[in-house]
Amino acid sequence: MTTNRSEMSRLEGDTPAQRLLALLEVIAGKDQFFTLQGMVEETGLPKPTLHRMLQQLETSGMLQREADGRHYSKGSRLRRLAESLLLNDTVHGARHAVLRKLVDDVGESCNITALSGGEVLYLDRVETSAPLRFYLHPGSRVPVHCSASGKLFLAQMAPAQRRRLLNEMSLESFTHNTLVDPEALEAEIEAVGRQGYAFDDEEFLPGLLCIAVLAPNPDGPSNTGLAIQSPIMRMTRDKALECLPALQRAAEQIAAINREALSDVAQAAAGER
Amino acid sequence: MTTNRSEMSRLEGDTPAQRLLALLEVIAGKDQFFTLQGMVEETGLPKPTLHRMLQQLETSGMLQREADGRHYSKGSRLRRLAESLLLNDTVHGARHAVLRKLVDDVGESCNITALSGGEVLYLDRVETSAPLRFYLHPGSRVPVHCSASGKLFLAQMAPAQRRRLLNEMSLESFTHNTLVDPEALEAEIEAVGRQGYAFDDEEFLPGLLCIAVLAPNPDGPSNTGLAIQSPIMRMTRDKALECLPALQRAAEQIAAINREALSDVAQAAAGER
DNA sequence: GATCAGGTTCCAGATATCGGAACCATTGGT
DNA sequence: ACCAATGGTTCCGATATCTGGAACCTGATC
Repeated sequence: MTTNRSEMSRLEGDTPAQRLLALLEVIAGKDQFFTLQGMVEETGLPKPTLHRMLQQLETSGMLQREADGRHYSKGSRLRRLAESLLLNDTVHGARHAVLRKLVDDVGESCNITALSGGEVLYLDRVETSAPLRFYLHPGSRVPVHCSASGKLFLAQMAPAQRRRLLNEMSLESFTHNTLVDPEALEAEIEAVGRQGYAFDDEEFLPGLLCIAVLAPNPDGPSNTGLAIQSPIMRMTRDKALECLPALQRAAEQIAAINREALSDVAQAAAGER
Repeated sequence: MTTNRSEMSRLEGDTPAQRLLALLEVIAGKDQFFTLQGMVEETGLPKPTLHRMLQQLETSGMLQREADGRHYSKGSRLRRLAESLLLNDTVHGARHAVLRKLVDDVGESCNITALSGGEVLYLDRVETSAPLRFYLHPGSRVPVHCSASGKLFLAQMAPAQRRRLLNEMSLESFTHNTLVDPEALEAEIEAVGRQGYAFDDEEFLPGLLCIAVLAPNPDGPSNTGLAIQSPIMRMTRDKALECLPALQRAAEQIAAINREALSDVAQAAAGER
């Protein structure tokens, strides 16, 4: 069980900071003490590198070492960080509640998306309780041209911007329904922009039908999409359209949450001294 | 009052990695969207530096930006990190020992909880040996409005925060005791805040009575709840109140551990062996 | 006291950061 | 339409950090 790094562990990023974060994630998953050597095997990083990183984390109080000097565990500062992170996230909490309610109403899995780096990013997701479902977890990404919310994001862009983005990316085909012809896509986007909602009719995953809207933002483009996703076994375009009102209602609620969270007044007094 | 960094913000470290961590801590405390400029003022770091850092966090999926491009918020990866951190920090430590001792003292199942995404997350749990008991495992979640520790978390929030959370969250009714009326809940929360402890009197599960306190945190709000849960067969409010001193003592010990008071840790660990 | 499995230190190159200054892009005011 | 002003973004040379192979400790074990 030596260091077969080549394929066993691509767990790192490409800048020191990102590598550090990746390391933190590995550490976060550890329930018990861990050692330098263990980390070397798990991450594939060279020993001195890892040693330095752990040392930094230790002197920051993020980690602590046992008396024997070779076992690390999470430090109090790290815990505090995690607690603070979760404690101050009412925006997410409120959005999540809306999402849950929507799932309850329509009986299918739903998710909140954003445009990030030219791709659609899943921010949050609530699964339906129905047994048959697709598994797509928060944090994963999907191309814009073959997702319902992606097309909405595209539709609200300035034409030049959109063209620039689409030029960069090849319109990869995932299913026989994927729109790979630029003109067909442009026409679809135009229609989507007019309607205010968009479908993804098995354009990304076979058997998956989605309908999406944006959380309306009167002051400009929106970066919050809301989508229903379900297997075609249970869903058709027509049935999806019946869910549209509920979807739009939820989108409006999320927009309200976003609007409120924009008030810039710092209430950061918590961490004063 | 521009960047008077010299004394206003010593919030940074002396190596890039440590500065990044410090930045994360500032971000963790933000409950709403924040901007580059805001961070500049708060941390005293130069704008380009901060810009680069935020950019890295964004491309890592730790943060994300709104459509206007100037408002950041916490990303799903960051949330996952925080949850993973807390969820996997239970078994080995002295906290577990404290929990076990408490269960021993009061004879009922106890658990440690945290707020996450507007819900109460069970971090750790020790079961009583009594044959009749409820089954609730670590990692599961419960709504805030009908759990003892949830009400405590709500009580320590800033009013705006609480409102944001409760507004969108339908106060689902689980039993005839669940507080579904916003005003009744608000009154209860006010009382809970005053008392420093909270009941859940069959508000979530029929037949289940809980009493909870928070692990006190002098520097701000706490994200660690400690609760006793027992079937009403064996428990009443009055009997629960008799356990309150033991509960508070345990909470104080856990706070001490969180604070990294090694002497107490040693003590707690001693009772463990 | 030889061996070994870690942990630690060295150090020269490769790389990322740093931050002042200049550059854009949107406001908002007149 | 024009001109600030505010805030985000990009440049880039100087600098500090990171990198990781190799050598060096250290305490266990036989």
